[in-house]
Amino acid sequence: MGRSMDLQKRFLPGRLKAASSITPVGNEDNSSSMPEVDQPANWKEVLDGIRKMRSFEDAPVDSMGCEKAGSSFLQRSLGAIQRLHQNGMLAPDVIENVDEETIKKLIYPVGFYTRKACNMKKIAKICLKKYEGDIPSTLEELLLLPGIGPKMAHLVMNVAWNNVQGICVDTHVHRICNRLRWVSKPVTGKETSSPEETRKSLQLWLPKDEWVAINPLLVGFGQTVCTPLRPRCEMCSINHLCPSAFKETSSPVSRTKKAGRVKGSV
DNA sequence: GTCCCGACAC
DNA sequence: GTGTCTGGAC
Repeated sequence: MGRSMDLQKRFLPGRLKAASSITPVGNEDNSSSMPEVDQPANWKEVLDGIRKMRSFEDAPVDSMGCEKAGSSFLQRSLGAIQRLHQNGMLAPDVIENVDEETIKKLIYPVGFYTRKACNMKKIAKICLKKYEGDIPSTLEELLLLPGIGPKMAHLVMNVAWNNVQGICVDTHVHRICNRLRWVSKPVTGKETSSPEETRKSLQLWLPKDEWVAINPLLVGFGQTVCTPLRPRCEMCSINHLCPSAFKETSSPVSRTKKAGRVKGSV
């Protein structure tokens, strides 16, 4: 139906090109004016270094084990979307009528499938009722959808609407920006404690023309090199610019400190 | 056994 | 801020 076509077109490159004339609204135009706070030293060099590392990674497909590539969260997610697509389930009217168990089975590999299947049905219903089968086009309306938080709302604004309201900060962007000391709490200067805090701090100085690119860049980097548990600092080309390099390489025993654990026996 | 992607209830 | 939802990687 026409409705499903509209929704799918939303994510096609052609549409992005057509929508590229839309001027980003929101803050001032960062490309010409000075940032409100000092930019971290060498931030451009750091970003360039990460870009280079990412381009090496993408070159030969066989440089990365197939098992590993196939088991990544991204691969599983893409697989799930493909299966949804093949079953016509990117259209709200189809999603609304299909059995929830069917959706669960299709998205199973991505995890949290019970709640996601439930939210998919709720969102499909809302999109049909309030948005003529399309998705909301403002940040505020996206955030009202069940299961859609700041990370996903900004991602949709960036990718689907080409209307940059903010940076899409996920756990990788959050972690890496703190390791680089690119973000901090306003008064104390300590590291930020949530992705939302990171987003606000990062937006104070990062030029707006990097706001969209930073997410895929740091996500890829965070999955392969700057991993949450044991970052591969030895193979990182910008370790000489990172204040956290080689400081988290020991066994992650400290993370298991969960309140004493003084259970008498055992 | 421990940690993990993000949203949300508590 | 912390637990919960998930199966899987380590």
